[in-house]
Amino acid sequence: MYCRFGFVDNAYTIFKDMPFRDMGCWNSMISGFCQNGNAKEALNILDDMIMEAIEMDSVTVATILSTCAQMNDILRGMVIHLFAIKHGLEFNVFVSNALINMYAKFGYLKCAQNVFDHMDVRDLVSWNSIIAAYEQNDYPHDALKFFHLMKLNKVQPDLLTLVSLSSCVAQTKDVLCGKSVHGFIIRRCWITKDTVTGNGVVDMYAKLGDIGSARKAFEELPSKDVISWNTMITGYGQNGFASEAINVYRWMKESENVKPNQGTWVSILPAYAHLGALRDGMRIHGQVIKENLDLDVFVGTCLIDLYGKCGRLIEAMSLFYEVPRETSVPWNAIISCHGLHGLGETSLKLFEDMLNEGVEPDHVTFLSLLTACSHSGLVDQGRWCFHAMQQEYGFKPTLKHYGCMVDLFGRAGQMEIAYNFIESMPMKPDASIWGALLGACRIHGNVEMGRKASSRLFELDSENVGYYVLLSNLYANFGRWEGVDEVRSLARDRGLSKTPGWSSIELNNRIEVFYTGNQSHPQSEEIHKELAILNAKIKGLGYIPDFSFVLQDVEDDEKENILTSHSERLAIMYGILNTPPKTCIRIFKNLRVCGDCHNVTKFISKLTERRLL
DNA sequence: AAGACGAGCC
Repeated sequence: MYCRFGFVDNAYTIFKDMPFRDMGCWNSMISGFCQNGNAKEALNILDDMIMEAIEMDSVTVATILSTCAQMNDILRGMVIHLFAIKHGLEFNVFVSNALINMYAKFGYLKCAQNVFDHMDVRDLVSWNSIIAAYEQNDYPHDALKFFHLMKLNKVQPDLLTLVSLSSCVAQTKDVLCGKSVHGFIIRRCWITKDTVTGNGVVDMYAKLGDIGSARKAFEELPSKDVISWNTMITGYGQNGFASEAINVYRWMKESENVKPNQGTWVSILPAYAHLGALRDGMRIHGQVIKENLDLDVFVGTCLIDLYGKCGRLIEAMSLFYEVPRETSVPWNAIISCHGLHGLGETSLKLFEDMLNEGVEPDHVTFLSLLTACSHSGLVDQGRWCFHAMQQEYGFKPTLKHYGCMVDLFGRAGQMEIAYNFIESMPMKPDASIWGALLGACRIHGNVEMGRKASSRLFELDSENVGYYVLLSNLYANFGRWEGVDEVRSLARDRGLSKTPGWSSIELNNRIEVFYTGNQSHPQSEEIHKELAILNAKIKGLGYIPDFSFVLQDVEDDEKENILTSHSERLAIMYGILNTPPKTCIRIFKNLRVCGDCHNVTKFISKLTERRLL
């Protein structure tokens, strides 16, 4: 009874004073410790039990197996499995189920499957366990196969089955299937009964990219726990709605019966990093230190990413050296943020350190390295990485890796090589691959190759406006306005409109977002007026507007107007008007900064003696 | 007797 209410210590005091203990006592003491997350104590009790020469029964074995799973103790788990075989307990339903769960947690799917195959009686837990085993190891199709087998065997699914199922559906990206899973749950009224199931539905919709349905399911949850909130925040973040994620977090803070936890920090920090909200992120950092979570690998990696993305590489580095770095993840973060800021050499150096410390790189490590190389023009080093990942580490390159390579060659101006590289790919190139080539054509002004790339692109992904914009930009650079018109009307016919560019700036603890040509800001008039004055001043310093970045066929003075109202300039001027002289201004944006703005920024920086980041 | 959410790259 004490165990059930979480008073394990009380239970233990009584237990110790008992003159005679039957099997039930031992077992409930062990499982008591285990369920309260105190696996070590549970194993100590087991040792006492062995000391008193009492044999484990099936319940003990099952409990200990789940303890081993919790503690990642593979060796002990296998010893217990041997013990179970020796004592004929292997095919006991409890023991078999526990074995399946344990092996699944270690990723030993073959062992789990083997246990499952040899059971002669299978209960609901057995089916749930084998389904979860495949689902959690990223084999959703196999998991679904067992779900169908389960139905054929006339076993009725329960809440847990559906939780696994919703995760499978999310992994297979099967939107229709998602609706059936949701429908099934609604028919059984499980949403009202159990928060876990509802959370699963919210997460499923978010992972399917249907953030509207996710939000709806979230709002309809009869009770929201901390995981419901974390799921919703992450869902927005991963679908690119960082400010929505922040809004949900604010809403969460207003609700009284929920307290943010480590998972909350891990969901909100990437949203701040995405917007470059350094100060907001730093506030979380402070909170995290108070809670002693700053050395947690998950939180630590998010902080490294935050500081790194915001250009604070020194802070990112010192954090990096404080968090445990036995896994590739924090390494990937620190490698990629150096790459992001054009410090490819440092990224490569860090990779070397990683290998020297005996940390195994994964496919993300190579993605980070390849992007680092392509941003720094390190073509040979990029080739080397691509080669090493296959030859030395046995990774099969994914489409993303191929995309990085195309980007690497393309940015370096090696268009033919990039094209031939695509042609030699063992899989069908997707839109992102041709998109990378088209992007490079835009940079290097290669119209012919650009046409080739875009014709393939429009076949593959006729919905993505970005590609139409790129091609029309390419034509515009060469003054081929008929080409521009053609692309524009093509996009219009398909009902597409352009993603608006935005820039953000943080001021007085608020994030202010500006859109191109934005007139709705309260200070808008002043901003435009000051920008015109500033424009005149920097011309005096030798600035010449580069109209090749204007993509409309209009007169030159109109072109200049268009350039002057780019979102980053509005944000910069807002910053100049509202901060003391010479303070550093930090701008964040969603699209790449245009070449003319980049140039202007340098002049403004000189003129106002401010650092612009 | 088991179980939900959450990072890094794009």
